[in-house]
Amino acid sequence: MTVDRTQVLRSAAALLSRKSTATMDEVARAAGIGRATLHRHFAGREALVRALEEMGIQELEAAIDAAALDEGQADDAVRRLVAEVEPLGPLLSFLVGENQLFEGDQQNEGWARLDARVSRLFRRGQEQGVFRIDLTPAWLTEAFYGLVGAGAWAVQDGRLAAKEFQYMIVELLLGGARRSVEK
Amino acid sequence: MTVDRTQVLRSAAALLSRKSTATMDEVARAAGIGRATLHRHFAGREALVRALEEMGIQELEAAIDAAALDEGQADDAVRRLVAEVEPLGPLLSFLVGENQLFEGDQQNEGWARLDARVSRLFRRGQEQGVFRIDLTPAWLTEAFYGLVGAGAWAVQDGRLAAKEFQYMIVELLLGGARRSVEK
DNA sequence: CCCAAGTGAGACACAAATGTCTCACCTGAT
DNA sequence: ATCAGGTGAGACATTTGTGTCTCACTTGGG
Repeated sequence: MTVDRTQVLRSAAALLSRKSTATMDEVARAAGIGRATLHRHFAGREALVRALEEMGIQELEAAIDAAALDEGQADDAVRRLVAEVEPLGPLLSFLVGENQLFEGDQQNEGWARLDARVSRLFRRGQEQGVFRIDLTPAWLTEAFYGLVGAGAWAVQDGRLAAKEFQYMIVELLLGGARRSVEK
Repeated sequence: MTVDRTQVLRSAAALLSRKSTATMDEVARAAGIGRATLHRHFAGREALVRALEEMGIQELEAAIDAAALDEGQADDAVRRLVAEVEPLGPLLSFLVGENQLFEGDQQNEGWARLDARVSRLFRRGQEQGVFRIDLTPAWLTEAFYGLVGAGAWAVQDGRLAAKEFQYMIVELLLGGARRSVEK
């Protein structure tokens, strides 16, 4: 009976990531609830987006925690991170796309902290000699988000099997397309 | 005096890729023209987006032609493709993000053709033994778009120098982050 | 069985964006 | 200098989305 707030947010993210101009009514329909009910839980579109950001930050934070980025080989940590991040795919692909000038200091701070943690992982990998040093940690972080977003979309549109998500992303991110041998 | 249609479309793409809910008025301001003038050139928001898609398809087609994907080593062709595609970054990052259910058969067909050409390049690379065969051409194509989008975005926000765009994308796409040695 | 909480559907007023029009202005060509 | 084409600014009606409210219905607990 009672609406599952999290489930509403997830379906909203899935819809908005593909059609960011979707109406509140469309968001409600996509969640299988009425517009009035959607409004009871989120004061307006802005509040909805805020809630999505908040949830995204929290869940990504949790995923990063679970991945234990500071432990073991950096590449193994990346594998764990991608695995943990998979369920957040649609949400993250929406949030990265919705960069709209972060005026909110609060959210901005949250993202900065997450970026720093991911970035630190790549830097650690470089210091360990596991990752190349000609690709900056900042860029690897961007690329990580980009690939996760691309993967989430591809899964959503049926162009990629969900169970391949992790493998495809990790392998491309770590090893690249080239078959090779040596560099 | 006369408005440069292409320049308007480019600035619109740059704005809309970051704030997809931007008003027609905001789009006009971003292009440095009046709302009425914007309206004289594009009947409405839908027409504007259509025009963006059309331009994106045409320019990507041209970029693919210029890159001569069928010639030489597949990895060199990828390098050429990324180089040609660089100026289209913001436009492409908008278009991939605005996946909104392609009802238009016309546009859909255009994208399918482009996807096929890029995909064919990756398949050729696999057949040449240059690319890994465990990453599907379809996924490599998705990843290509994703990385170009991420790169365009990072450049736009000043997190990546424009002159590094090509190198960072190509190197990650082809070689991956791992420092490596052998696989 | 009854009640309370939560919900969907719809009505409604309000706010915002859109599409159209007019008019004064500027600019480049004649 | 004049003129025609194109433009920016603003006014305006229309459309669209938003936010609020009511009411009947369903569901789960007492």
